[in-house]
Amino acid sequence: MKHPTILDVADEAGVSKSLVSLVMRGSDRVSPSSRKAVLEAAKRLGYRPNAAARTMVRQRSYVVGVMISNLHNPFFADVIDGVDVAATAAGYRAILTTGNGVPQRERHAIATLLEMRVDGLILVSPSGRNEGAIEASHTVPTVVVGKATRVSTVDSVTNDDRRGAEMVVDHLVELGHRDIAHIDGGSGAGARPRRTGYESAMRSHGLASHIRSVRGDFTEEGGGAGMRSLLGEGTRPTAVFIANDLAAIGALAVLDAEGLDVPDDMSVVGYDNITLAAGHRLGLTTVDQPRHDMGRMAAGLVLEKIGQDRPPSRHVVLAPKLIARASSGPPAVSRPGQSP
Amino acid sequence: MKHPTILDVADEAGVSKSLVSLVMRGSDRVSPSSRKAVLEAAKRLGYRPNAAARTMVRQRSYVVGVMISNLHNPFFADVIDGVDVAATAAGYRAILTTGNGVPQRERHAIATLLEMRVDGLILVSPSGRNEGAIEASHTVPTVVVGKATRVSTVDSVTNDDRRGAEMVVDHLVELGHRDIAHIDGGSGAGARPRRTGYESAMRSHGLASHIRSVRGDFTEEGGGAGMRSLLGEGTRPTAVFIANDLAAIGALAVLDAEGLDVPDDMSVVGYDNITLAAGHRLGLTTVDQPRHDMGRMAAGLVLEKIGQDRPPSRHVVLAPKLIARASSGPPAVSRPGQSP
DNA sequence: GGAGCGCATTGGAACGTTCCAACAACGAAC
DNA sequence: GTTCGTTGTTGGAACGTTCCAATGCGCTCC
Repeated sequence: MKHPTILDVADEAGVSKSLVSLVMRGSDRVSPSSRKAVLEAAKRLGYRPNAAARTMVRQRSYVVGVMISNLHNPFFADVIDGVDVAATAAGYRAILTTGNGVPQRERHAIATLLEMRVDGLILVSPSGRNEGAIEASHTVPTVVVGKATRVSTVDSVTNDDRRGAEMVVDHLVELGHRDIAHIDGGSGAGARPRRTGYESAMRSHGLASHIRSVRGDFTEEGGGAGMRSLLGEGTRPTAVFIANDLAAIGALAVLDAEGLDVPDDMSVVGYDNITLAAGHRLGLTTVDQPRHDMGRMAAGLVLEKIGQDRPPSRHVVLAPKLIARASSGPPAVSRPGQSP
Repeated sequence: MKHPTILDVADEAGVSKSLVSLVMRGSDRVSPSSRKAVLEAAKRLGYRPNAAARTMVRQRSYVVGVMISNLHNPFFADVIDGVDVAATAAGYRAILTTGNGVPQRERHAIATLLEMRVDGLILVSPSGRNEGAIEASHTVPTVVVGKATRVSTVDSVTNDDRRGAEMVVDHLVELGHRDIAHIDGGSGAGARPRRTGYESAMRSHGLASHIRSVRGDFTEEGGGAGMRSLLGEGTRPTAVFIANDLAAIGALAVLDAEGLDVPDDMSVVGYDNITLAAGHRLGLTTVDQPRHDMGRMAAGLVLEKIGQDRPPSRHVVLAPKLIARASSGPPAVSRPGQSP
């Protein structure tokens, strides 16, 4: 139950600790016979290098830390996968912590990573204000994914949420909708620009008076609750743009329970293009973000900065892409007094 | 960009490093004035304790490591949440790594945690054989979640997969089905007992000749592929039990694309009761596992073992629960020559 | 007024690595 | 036959903490 150290291996193999260290790091300045002896001794003892000790002396951990706000959103799985692939390719390892969308727990999750002296930090859709990222960025290269930041010490990788939201509204207007509501993402990452995009697109289509946002969040429950409050108040919109797919799925369940048809009674559009949105019995119209690439790019940005002194911050903004599926269609009844 | 150490803080506050250490650990044997001076100095310098150094000298990291086979399955998010809650409550922190269902990457993910000297290891649905767990368990308390193990050095927390599968078959038989197929979970954790349970229940209902298993896995794609191959071969079963909900959702999408109605043309039952299964437009009949509790218990088992010498291994098996929803119903046409 | 006590504070050792300068052994070169 | 270089190997220092035994100091008590 006790871990053997490099010294135990050295004794067992009858060489010095330094030589064991060389072998373990794959040096080629070691004679074949010593190498063999060391490797066999290590195997016999079940030796495993101690990362803490290595981190101390090398002043580098070769680990990138990833804080994911919410593991329940399958959107993040692909981002993480991208990070993992890029980090591994560069000889780094990735470890994750999660704060479950609770700002205070997210801070704790970030602190854990920083105390472990990760060489780079990736924050995936952190909720709340940006202090966590800013503070972290003073000691370690930091990149935020999924949430725009203007901070000069923090990198970011996002899609153009505002533009994506506009595309959704354009799409719905093109289908003939005017009464388009929005269930927002609360304080979630990217929720703000999506709402702003919705509002500005509505205005530019001359639909300012139809702007209607209700509060939601990035979860199924949030989407369901948002839909319920939308249905509770006055006239029912003919279409609704929901801040992300997970919430849209929650909202769809509510519509179904109410016996309303999609898209005939209401068109529904989400955001993220999670695979479940495509697989969902009725395909969900949504906006695609290149998740895997976002993860890869985030890792790339962070790794590039490691060891640099005062690197400039970079902000990558990717283009969103509308994916039209069956959940959006023309409104069932066109209103009287309207051009065809 | 360079991290201040406890010595920097000591200089800044005009005290010794030992005193700074005491303050940082919240000792009460420190005078209020020194405490204040130290805390202020630490804040000024942006001091953050170095976990690697602490781990070295304490010979304990106060971290539990969690390896998740596949982040795409929302099932795991709740397990992790349970782990996180229990670990935090006990003064530990949880960090995660993932192997994305690829055995070799899973081994790497486990190695990363072991090198970091986690005090406990939780493997969530590891795929492949159990060597990873067994090897790890020699140096650190290890528990496997979601996959039964007989190994005497490894704890496990599972639900009774076999029993759950039997309940599914019982349910379908009760509805009047005889031609019940199974799309399995391939080499995924728990796939084997679920298939065994399906087969044994079929036999005990006198339906041995109707046993039909096709290969799938625990992903949407796997479920979809399984369903396609099922539809491709001969007579269509009236019901199908799919190894998990994610795969079931993939299968439902295929059925939908083929224009087949659920449950009229085919009843579909999954496993796991992920929230998306409930929210899915058509509620999915499934088997519930107490995910959050499983995570909590796993953390509990591991934490209890820390510091013990040769603790006995424990295997917790929880009872599954059938959740009947709209995706299962009586077969549309009862066969000729059958009792009503 | 000296002994004894309790309390706040301190320096040194230890944890398991990596890095570096130094060393032994040996053959090549003049 | 001394010098030089190369190759393989080595011990000590350092990394940032915690722990422990020891220290100094002010009080109480007789």
